[in-house]
Amino acid sequence: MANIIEVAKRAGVSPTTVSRVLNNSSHSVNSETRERVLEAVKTLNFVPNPLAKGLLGVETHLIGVIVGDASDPYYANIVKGISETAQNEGYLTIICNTDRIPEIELRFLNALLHYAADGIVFASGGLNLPEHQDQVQEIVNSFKKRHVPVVALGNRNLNVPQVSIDDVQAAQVSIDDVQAAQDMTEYLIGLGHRRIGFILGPSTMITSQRRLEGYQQALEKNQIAFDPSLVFNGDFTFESGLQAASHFVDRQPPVTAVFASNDREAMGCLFGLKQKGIAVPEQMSIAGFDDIEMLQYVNPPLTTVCVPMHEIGVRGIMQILKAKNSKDVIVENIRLPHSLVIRESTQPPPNQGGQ
Amino acid sequence: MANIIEVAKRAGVSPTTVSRVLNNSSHSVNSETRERVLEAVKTLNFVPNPLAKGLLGVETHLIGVIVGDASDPYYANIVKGISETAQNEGYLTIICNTDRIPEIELRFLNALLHYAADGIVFASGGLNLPEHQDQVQEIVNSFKKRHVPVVALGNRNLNVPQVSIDDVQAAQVSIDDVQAAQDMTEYLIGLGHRRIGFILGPSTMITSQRRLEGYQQALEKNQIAFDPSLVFNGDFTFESGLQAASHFVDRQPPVTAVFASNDREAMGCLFGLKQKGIAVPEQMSIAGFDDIEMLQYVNPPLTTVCVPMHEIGVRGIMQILKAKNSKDVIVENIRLPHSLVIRESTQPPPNQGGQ
DNA sequence: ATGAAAGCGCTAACAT
DNA sequence: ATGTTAGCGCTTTCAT
Repeated sequence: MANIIEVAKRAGVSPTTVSRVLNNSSHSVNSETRERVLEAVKTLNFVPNPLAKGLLGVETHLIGVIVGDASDPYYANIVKGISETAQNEGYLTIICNTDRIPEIELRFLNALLHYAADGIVFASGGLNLPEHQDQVQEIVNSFKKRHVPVVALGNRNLNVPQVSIDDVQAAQVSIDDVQAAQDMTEYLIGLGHRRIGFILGPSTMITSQRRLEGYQQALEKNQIAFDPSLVFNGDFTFESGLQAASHFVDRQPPVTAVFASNDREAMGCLFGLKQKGIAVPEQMSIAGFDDIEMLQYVNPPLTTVCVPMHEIGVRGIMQILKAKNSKDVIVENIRLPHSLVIRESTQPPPNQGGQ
Repeated sequence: MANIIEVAKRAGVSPTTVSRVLNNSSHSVNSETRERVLEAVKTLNFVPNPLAKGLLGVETHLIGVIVGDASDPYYANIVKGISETAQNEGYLTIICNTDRIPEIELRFLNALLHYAADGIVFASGGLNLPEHQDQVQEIVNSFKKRHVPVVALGNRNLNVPQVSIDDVQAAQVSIDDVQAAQDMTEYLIGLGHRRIGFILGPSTMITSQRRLEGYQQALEKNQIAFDPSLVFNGDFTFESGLQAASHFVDRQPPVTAVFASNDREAMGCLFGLKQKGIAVPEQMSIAGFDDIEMLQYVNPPLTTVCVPMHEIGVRGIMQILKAKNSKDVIVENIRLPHSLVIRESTQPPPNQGGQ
């Protein structure tokens, strides 16, 4: 691999000149010289070593994306929005899959810090682990000191108000989870449901709590007593939805609808119910959350909350770019609109009036 | 961020000593000194700069994974196998999503080259573009020169025999696509189908051609004439499957089964058929390829070829690790076994005997 | 308009 | 057992 010195020699100039040509430096360089340099670059197939650049604190045009599980369609969509947009702007995004393991997240963050990433996107919802959070906070601080923009997608606990003036803040892009969960719950209540099961997300995630909150608020608003036995502790997986189905079936008084915190849980519940011979939506309604693509293709197509995942990714990366350009620390909180997607998995309860 | 010099000062030693302690160098260092260094490292929260290390050609414990579309469940599963295994071995994998754009792939490859990745995994099937292939080949050569192991998953055209002694070779891990496609086609033929539609994958991918080959061989073996009008040019997307459905419906003589090159096409076809009121499998059978998880949950559950995606990822990364340890260039071709998963989307044609 | 030299953080070769 | 020095490839002063 050629280095800048070889290029310089071949062009009969100094490395400095090569550097100037390649970085469109403000220093003017003779157009003839420039030609020779460019030619040498081409023939030697020279690509500047970003490692060396990074060591000097120069832009790397690399953006790190931290994600818990990139194979989860939810994140996959967000990540797609991120990479597409970044690419259009000339940035390369490297996806760091933490498998939701705090230690791995930290390792990646450290790597990105040292590799002089030009920006960091937390695509995963935050892990709600105080000690870990502190460590992340610290690294984010380091980024901040280097003026590397950080943005958190979904509801990540990065910009909790702190006392210190060194307060770490990150721009956020998310939907209003509480409101969205409330909307869906109210829709179900409006349909006539009174006994509505809720499948919770993993307790370590902030989003889970928010969605539960919305569910509770809707009940309260409609004077329906909150029954803790109707909340099943899921973990955003298909399997937990399957288990939830067992939990909700044959309850007395009967549960007539289930609201899952994400679509995979909803799908699991749907299949669990089917296995038990419960007709959806005739005997029980099911609603999900996120609106991943495949929901349309199951039978019946699932009602869900549409989260603009792709858009979240796009706006996230735009925040990074904006921050880079303005050279300011931007701490903007963007709330994107959500909507209900009513499909065939929800209808009024079997015997109108409930109970 | 602390650097090695600060640590050295604080411990009252030279940077070299710090380096030796941190890298478990064979150089012996006084256990007392070691303690002091370790303490300084801890208090200063020192993490060695991998950029600087990389510049010196030292191991980075970073492995680059090149993938066309990480949100595709097929790749997602492979990538998962890769990251899990790599993590257990102390390696960090960075996912480079090319969106199947050759230029992006090249950019990533260059970045990885310079960032001194310790290994490269091509998780995508190869792009069959000669000029691009040459450029990739060249970069792979550079990796080889640096003794950075490269492995290609699926059927990537990286180790085409070449004349030069500098012959670029990469280990491969894949299934036998030709045989697998042949197996499925023969299964359909065995069921009594004679007019079997085939949905092709994108023409730029080698895997597509292989699977078509298998389909053709099965026909030939069973003395069924190959009818080009029964091959629909898909591109591995749901939409192309949808279009294929329109293509195959109402043909004379009727098509009684469709074999899609991947599961998403199969799903698209299934839904297209449903929309047109064609019963699956009663009027038409459908078979897919890959065995992505969601196939089980559609109605009817789809028959498909099971590709051990996770295992492919695991074995791929193991090749990398093996090559690193043996310090040899390993060019092993691993063929993993496939199998047919018979579900409910296939059955004998409506009027036995066909035609 | 161009170049020489210093230095980013680290490690390996070479002292001591 | 420990330290000194040089240098990885690049950019950035500071000359010329």
